[in-house]
Amino acid sequence: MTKTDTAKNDAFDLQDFLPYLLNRAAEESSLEFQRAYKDRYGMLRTEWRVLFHLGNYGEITAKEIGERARIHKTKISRAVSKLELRRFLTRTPSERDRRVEHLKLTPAGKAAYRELCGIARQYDAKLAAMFDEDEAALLRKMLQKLAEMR
Amino acid sequence: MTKTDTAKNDAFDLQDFLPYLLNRAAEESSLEFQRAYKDRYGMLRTEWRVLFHLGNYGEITAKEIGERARIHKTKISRAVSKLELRRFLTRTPSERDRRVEHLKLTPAGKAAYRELCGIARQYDAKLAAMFDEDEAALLRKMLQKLAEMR
DNA sequence: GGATAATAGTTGATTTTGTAACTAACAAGC
DNA sequence: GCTTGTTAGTTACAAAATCAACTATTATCC
Repeated sequence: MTKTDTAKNDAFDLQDFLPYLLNRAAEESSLEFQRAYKDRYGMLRTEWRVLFHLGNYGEITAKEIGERARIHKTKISRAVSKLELRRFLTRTPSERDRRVEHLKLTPAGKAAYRELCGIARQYDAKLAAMFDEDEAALLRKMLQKLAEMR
Repeated sequence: MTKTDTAKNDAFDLQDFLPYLLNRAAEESSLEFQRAYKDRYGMLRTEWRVLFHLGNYGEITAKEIGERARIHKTKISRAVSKLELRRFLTRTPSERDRRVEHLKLTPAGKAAYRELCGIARQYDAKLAAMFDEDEAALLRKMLQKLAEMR
């Protein structure tokens, strides 16, 4: 379809707008992987993110997860509760500061993490294979930069 | 922070996982622009997407917007209703098929579109300036490919 | 050391999204 | 032409995200 007057005037193409492209690519690329944790474990995105952070970084607090992944504390709080219910993690109140809780994966949590890691690695490889190796590396670098800005 | 046993075993780094990176970059890069349409017009993301599609492609149906932007029809339906309430668009039932409605921006809708376009173009330039010109072009191409996969 | 501010995390109310069922109109096969 | 299936769009209900207010604890500073 050709563009109309309103568009020609300022030559703006939605299909080139970076935030739009990033959102579309993110949604699209999340879909397939989402099925893995949703169908298998009934997990939500925030939950696997918390799970992955714990698996990746070991014992850590809710606040630290929120800072790293830029997730709001209420979302984390609810995700942690659900993961605790499913016996995927345990909380230990900190000795030094009783407001803080240290979170840690249980063996079941680690098992889930490992399985999802495998699926994630495979899926990531599949996505990366859409590009040349050096292009994919550059893509990761640029996305990291965009994710870290502010 | 160093990685723990669970992570070392299978060398999976969350910070390199493409769907995670894409989501983080998308969220981060949307924030500033989101303020523009939220604060100025009280719009939600789906609403400006519909607005932009109408501004970009002219008269079009709800279904076509949904296909192009991969937005579910219920979301579109609600966004169209809100944009209509704000008098940013009008609906005209199709002559040939009375199930279909042709959507069109009003002058007010076009004005909002134009203003947001300006902001968008500026913001896009700012994002693109984080990279070399050819890198930014490659980024757009890769994102388009990821958005179109399936 | 006692008032004030700040921080970690939770809870509740409101808004937004997602899912499924629905209406109205058209299309196809017989 | 009438049953069966499909499509565009809406609506109702359930699930989830957002925002504000809250508790409990620690830090600050006079």
